[in-house]
Amino acid sequence: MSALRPGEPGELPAPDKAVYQVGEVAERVRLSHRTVRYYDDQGLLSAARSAGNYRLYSESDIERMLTIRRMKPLGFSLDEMRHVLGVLDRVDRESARAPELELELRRAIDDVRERRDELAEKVAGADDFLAALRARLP
DNA sequence: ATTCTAACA
DNA sequence: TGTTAGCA
Repeated sequence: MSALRPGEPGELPAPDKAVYQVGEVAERVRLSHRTVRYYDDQGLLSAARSAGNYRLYSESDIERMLTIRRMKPLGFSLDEMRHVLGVLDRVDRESARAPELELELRRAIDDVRERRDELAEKVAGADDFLAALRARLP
């Protein structure tokens, strides 16, 4: 839509070229543009910049944003997200063969599972509450 | 038209 | 997180 999007007309899909502006990314990952910029400023992503200083995101940046979006409802702080993303980066590059890396990955898995269980507890509590409210219906 | 930074009735 | 202002 933007006439200013760099390289829009006819540039072949280089696998991981940064071509998406913040608005398009926000739409695709369903976060506000404000939130995308905020995560960017906090160093959770490494967006490129256009000549006009516009943020430019690649396909892998979008995947990263989606990972962040998954951690968000689990209550990860930005620091915790940064850490997990770092672990995933290393795993994706050198695999989890190194023992300390494997340990980090296992810790992340345990962390997410614990948060998942806490959410499940809340859902169970909500179900109980719903039942109590419905019991008051005439 | 879209994004940028900075700041807060 | 939203929103606004003043630019580029």
